[in-house]
Amino acid sequence: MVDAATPRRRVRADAAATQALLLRTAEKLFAERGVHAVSNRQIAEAAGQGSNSAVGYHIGTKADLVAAIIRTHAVPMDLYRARMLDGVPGAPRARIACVVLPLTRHLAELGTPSWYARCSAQILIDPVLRTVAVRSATSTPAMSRAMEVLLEVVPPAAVPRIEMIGHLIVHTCADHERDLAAGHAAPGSWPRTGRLLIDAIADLLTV
Amino acid sequence: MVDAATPRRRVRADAAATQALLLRTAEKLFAERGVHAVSNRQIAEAAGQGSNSAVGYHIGTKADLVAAIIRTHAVPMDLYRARMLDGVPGAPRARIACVVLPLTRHLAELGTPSWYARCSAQILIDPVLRTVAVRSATSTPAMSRAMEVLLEVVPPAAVPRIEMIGHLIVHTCADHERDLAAGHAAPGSWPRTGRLLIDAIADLLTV
DNA sequence: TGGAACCTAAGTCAAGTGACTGATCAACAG
DNA sequence: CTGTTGATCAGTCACTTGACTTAGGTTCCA
Repeated sequence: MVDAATPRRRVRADAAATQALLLRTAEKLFAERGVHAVSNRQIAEAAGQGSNSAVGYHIGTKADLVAAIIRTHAVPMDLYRARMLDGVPGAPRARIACVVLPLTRHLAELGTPSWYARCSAQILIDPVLRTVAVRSATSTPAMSRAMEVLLEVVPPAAVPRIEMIGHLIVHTCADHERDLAAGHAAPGSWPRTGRLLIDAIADLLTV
Repeated sequence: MVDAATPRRRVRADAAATQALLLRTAEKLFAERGVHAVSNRQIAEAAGQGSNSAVGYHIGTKADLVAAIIRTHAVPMDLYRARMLDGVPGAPRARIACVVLPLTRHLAELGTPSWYARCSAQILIDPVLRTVAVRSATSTPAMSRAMEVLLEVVPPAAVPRIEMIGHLIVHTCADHERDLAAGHAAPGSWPRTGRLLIDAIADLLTV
């Protein structure tokens, strides 16, 4: 039996690197062609893997792949979100910012072109993958805390609009990412998109 | 040569009915499983067609199929939209209504369950199909006139938010359609969704 | 140094897919 | 009545896909 406390470092590192490469490649292809329009073979091939079953070996099914992509990005966003939530002031805009800025900031850090916004927009639309994604992303501790904190300052009349802000954020970011990739938007404009979203959501939730 | 003015009525009628059946079946399967997750064979089979190439014969490729679905629904919506635009008052809400209500009313007329809202949401997200759909729907005469008329009453500061309202409408309707299909929303609640959207967009566009 | 554990390559296989083909059948014009 | 046209059926074919198997090569502990 292998001692779990002393893992093979080098091998494990190579495997982790290959897995990360496959995830990045998949994300790119998903954003460009659509999640279901890309096969695991195409991902492996685009990632320069000789084997046609590299995705199956390192990750698993397409649902596992999607969950892994979502989780990868959720980790740094949640860290930032948790930091923002500590001692967040009572102003609605500050609480809305805890929902919006972790995403726009993360997308800015990914550089141009990025694919995560378009990729996640597609995943959240898919009838079967949306459940996988929601489980991996929306239900993180920081995200549910952020929604809880936000709800405290939303007037009852605006509660039916809560469902709208998710769509607003995800698809506005996907649009902006597409514009950036096509050269139709200026580099470094993610903060502006973040402010645009915060302003819009603030006007939407304060009836 | 066949006289084009005296077509075979019965045969043509049967073909049109089959085509409509295929379109309805495709719409349902697309909404339930995702556009790319459904093959033309599955559509033909679900529509009770003996041939595996019924879709290819009656409609064409998947892009043609999507365009046909969009066009089918765009016709009645555009008729209603054009009627609403005639003598529309200057109030922003009335002009917003010309964008929102033709869709919610059309969805109400489709009955429960309907699939068009979820289907079009998926189509508009797909990187390749979105261009097909936008050409078939957004660029209808009544729709471009409605957007033109709406822009007249949108303050310059709110112009960057124009892009948001499309996402808001499409995905809110898709959500509501899903809720209706799952029994989580009351039948006959489309008008309420329409009002909810008009109110939200009005608050969004009047800064 | 030897051997176990693991990553990668390469090939195989059944199932499913789009495109194509010819056969069958009903409707209609001449 | 008869030949043509068009809708439907049924089958074929090359290709892709996910899953599986086998072999080769590298790392690292004992």
